[in-house]
Amino acid sequence: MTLLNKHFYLQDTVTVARELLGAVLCKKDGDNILKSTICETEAYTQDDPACHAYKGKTPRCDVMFKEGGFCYVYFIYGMHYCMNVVTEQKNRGCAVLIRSIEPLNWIADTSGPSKLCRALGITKDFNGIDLRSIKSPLWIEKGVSPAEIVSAPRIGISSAIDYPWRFYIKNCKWVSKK
DNA sequence: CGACCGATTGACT
DNA sequence: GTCAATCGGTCGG
Repeated sequence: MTLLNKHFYLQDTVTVARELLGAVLCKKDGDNILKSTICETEAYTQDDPACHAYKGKTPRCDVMFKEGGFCYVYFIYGMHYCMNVVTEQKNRGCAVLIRSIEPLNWIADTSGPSKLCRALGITKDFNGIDLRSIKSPLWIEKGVSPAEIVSAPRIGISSAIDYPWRFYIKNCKWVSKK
């Protein structure tokens, strides 16, 4: 196994969003490790009106201004969590939302950003942890690059100009339906 | 199928 | 006070 390193996360946000497809999200679960392939992502950059960091640093999005490779978790709609991977250099304020994963050695419905957080037990306690370290409760390992990647408009955005910054593995059953 | 709607709470103006 | 990077349920064709 190979951890995705600092160099990987410091790349351009859209590149990281695309290249995270196929990578393996690992979650410590007692003596076990739950492994899942990342199959759908969305990019958010600071100059994007749909990005939480668009208007600058706030208590909620503070973690987005860390160096690439940290975990940004936010609470939404009064009951859901969503998990992001911070990208680029420190203070850039950008991240990649993980929208769906495919469980490899466990079973759950993980087709949706809040569903996967629920299934893995990811809460605000995971906000700010280092995804580049195997000492964390959550980290990401290198996986197999998918055969075909599709890019499409993001989901759930209404008040902003949209970009084709949602990426998913073609024909993956876990990708949230249009 | 698609459209619509309520849940439920913290962050921000 | 308004709204949100969602989800699961209900209702109509």
